Amino acid sequence: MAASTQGVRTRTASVEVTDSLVEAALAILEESGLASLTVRSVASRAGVAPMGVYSRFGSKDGLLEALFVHGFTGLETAIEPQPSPSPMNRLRTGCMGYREFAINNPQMYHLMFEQMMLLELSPEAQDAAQRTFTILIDRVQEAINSGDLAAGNSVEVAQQLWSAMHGAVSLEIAGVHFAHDRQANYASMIDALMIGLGRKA
Amino acid sequence: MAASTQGVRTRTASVEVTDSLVEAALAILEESGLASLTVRSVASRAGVAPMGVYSRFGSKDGLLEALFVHGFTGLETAIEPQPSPSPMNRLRTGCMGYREFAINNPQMYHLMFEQMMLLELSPEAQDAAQRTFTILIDRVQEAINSGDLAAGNSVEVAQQLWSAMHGAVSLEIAGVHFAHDRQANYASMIDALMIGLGRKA
DNA sequence: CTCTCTATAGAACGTTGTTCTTTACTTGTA
DNA sequence: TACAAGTAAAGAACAACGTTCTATAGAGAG
Repeated sequence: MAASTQGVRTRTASVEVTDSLVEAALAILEESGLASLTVRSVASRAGVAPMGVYSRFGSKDGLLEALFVHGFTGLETAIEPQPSPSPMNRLRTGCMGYREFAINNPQMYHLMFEQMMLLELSPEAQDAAQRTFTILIDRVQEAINSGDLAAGNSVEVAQQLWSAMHGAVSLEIAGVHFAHDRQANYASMIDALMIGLGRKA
Repeated sequence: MAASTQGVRTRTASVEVTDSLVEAALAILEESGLASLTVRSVASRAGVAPMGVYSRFGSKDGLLEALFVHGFTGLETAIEPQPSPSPMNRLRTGCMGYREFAINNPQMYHLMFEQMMLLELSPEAQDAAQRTFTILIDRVQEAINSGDLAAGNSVEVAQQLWSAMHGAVSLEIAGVHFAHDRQANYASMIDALMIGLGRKA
């Protein structure tokens, strides 16, 4: 900041620069939104020159990908509830956790799925997303094994559940919601879908 | 184009400029995606100066809002099937039409819901979106009246249906789909939700 | 202490959305 | 038909963006 007196360049540590850039980006994202997340603003907040972003992440997209991974790590823990005697209850709790994460981190949630849409992600980033989806598949498989859900392909059922959850929170974040109690309406949707999926063929 | 000889400015008609700007924007959106949709590229394709966009639409966002309305008009016709003896069949056909529109116009669909997320829309644009949602509500109410869906608030049920549809096509457009037959998996989700919503309380 | 090399700070470049200025065209009036 | 006045568009210009370039500050080896 005030360390640069006329023409005298100061040099920043180096070890924690990567982390501080990510932290600065997270703070700006939450406080001011994706539009304010510029290379200059992030670098400035982290106390380094814009070039630092390119040394560490290659490009702005590289930085966004780091945020993407960070976000999916958070989502992963949000949908992974404590083990429960009832597989169905555990699955349902995970679904509610999904919504909570999205509502509590709307900017991050938006960024995560915007990245999925626009960028072709690195294998590392794809893994992070895949890992989250795998958890959902496992919970579905448990519910199928216990007989609470009808026998079927757990991947396809998980995809349907994810679709419903993603659509609901996306519309809610976008401000497109016409139900009085949004959380209750979300729960009703999940329940209805579970009931329909529980029907034996 | 070649009408401008050194320093001689030609002036474009005026009446059809607004329409030609929208058409140029739609063409660029479909051909090259949202990232290529710049004020300069649209104006250039329409054969006018960038200033034309600001005279007609006020800003780039104004132009995007015109595309938004255009998109929802298309979605509206896509989800409004022929009258059918069975309200349930009519509702289901509309849901399939929703996916078809999104899959056939992925860039437009993305733009529509991106606008909803980022901009505060004009009353006219809000009306266009509201009109589409109202159609869905009407179909749900018909199915409730016929007894195919359980008695309940048609707005809340429509919101749940819309959530599931939006999430499914959003993930599919984003390339996040793990089902073999995507259309069949979409239909299965709709059916499961319908079954769950059909259960009497 | 000196030399070399790496990594960074700050300037610079092309493109974006937007605004400004100049000018060509239209229009209302004799 | 001639002319004055107003309007709207063309093209240059501006701020901010992502990115790249360049010169240099600082660390480490001898």
